[in-house]
Amino acid sequence: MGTVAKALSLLNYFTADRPEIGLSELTRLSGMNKATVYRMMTELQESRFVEQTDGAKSYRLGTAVLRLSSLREAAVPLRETSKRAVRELATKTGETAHFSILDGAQLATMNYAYSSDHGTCVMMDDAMELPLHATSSGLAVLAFCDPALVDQVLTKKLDVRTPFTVVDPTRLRGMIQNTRDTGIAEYVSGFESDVHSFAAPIFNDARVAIAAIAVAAPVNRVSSENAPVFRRAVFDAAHALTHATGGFPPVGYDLKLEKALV
Amino acid sequence: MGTVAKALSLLNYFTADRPEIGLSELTRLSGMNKATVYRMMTELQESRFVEQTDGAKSYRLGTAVLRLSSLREAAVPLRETSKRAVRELATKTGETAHFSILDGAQLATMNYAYSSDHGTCVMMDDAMELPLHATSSGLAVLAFCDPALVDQVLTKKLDVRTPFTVVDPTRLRGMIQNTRDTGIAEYVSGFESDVHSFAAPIFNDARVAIAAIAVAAPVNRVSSENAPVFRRAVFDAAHALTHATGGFPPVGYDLKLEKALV
DNA sequence: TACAGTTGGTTTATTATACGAACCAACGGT
DNA sequence: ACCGTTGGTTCGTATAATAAACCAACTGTA
Repeated sequence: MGTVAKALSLLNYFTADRPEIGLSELTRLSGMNKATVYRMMTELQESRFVEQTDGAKSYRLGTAVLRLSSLREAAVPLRETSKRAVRELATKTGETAHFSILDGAQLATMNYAYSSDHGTCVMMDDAMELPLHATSSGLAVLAFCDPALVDQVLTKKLDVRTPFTVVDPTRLRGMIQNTRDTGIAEYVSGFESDVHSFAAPIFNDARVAIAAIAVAAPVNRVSSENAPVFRRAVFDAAHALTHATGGFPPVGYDLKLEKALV
Repeated sequence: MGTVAKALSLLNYFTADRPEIGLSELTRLSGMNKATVYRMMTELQESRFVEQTDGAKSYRLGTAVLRLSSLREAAVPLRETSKRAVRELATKTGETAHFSILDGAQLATMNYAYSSDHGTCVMMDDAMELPLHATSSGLAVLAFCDPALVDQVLTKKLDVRTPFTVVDPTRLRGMIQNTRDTGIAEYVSGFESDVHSFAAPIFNDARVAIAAIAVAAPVNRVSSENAPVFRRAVFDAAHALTHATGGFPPVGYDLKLEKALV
């Protein structure tokens, strides 16, 4: 790993829970030399990727990322388009909906929407990172992405989030194959307890999955009666998003789904 | 400039007009060695700051910037809050409104809104970069930011955008002082010909200007009659935004404005 | 067919630059 | 007065970035 990649990896320690990080803390987190971290953060600061909150000397993400993401959004619109789709999906299903994009070997939540139909609903965090092996969105992407990513994910040690998180590669491969067959992923309590989620993949112009849209409901609100409604709604949303962003599903995908969802 | 900053500076060559760049082109633009550019882009690709569009080998901004900007937005909300304010301002004034944030020695447009009240309106580009010396937004920020930034901007050679762009440091200092006195910036045809714009600064918690919200109208639609309406609308929007984002205006700022805008 | 000018990508010795241990000074608690 | 923090600095050393030159493939054109 070169200097640039190492410096950029420092940015990964910023999360929604830890939006500001001090020098010593960052040194500890990264395991690098303090002087090295300091030098890198200084450079990142010059480039405005981070900024120092005056008073406290801790770092937080800077303004450069805003400009770059605007540009990315101008080149590859996704955030805006998906936002509408997510809101519609939440309204239609009466449950929490969210959209996440593949970023390395994880999914980055881009946006989500709640419904006020019920007194309770599944809660989300801003910019949440979703593991591929523990979420329906993850299964949806794994089922239709580059096979190399599947191997990469399954050969690593997988985090256990709940007693129901599947970490056995063989079982996961089965679930991925099942998702590939049905076109829609489901996961019960894999990431958060008592949550049943449905997800479908969004494809790029090379017919590869790059993102997923999902609905998450409390387990006790999902029945054999309304599950088909959730599946249908998720599929329709994903289908519309794929087309709205200039992508194409794999050959036969839509047809198979249309038949299965009748 | 260290390696990291040099590598990150490559990202600045991506613009709304040039969303994808090939290796040779980027080498030419940056003036660096081709092998160096290649290695840096490879590292940026590893970190997912850029990605290669398959088929063509050209680079475009990657998914990492999306995740980081979501995090920044979670830590320092600005984009979402300002979007609403801009839309309201456009509706209220019947003219194009936009919000831009200070990024280095330039303003990065974060969002804008058109009004359909008239057959024509001032057009904006996504992620447009606005020079501080040629726009009302720039004057608004310069009038209430760190004085060091003013010096930095005024000592550089300033770009001429139109025959009306002011590049004389002395005259600019006068305009900045004038903005400081009135609290609201105005500029006629400094950036685009035949455009009259009004802008007011948004302050952070240290009472320093970090952004601006503005209205831009065709010169012939601005009269001594409606100009006060524009000023009032821009001030109200900026005031609301400053407070919505947890900032504070300089002591006496609001009072002075309230009096001037009666 | 040959040529000139592209493109993205690779190799090489050289040397500039990033590195890390150890060191400050300042602050906070006990 | 002490210990454990914090952010930041120093300096000799060795690693990692550098640039020129070189590929191979492709494009237009003559």
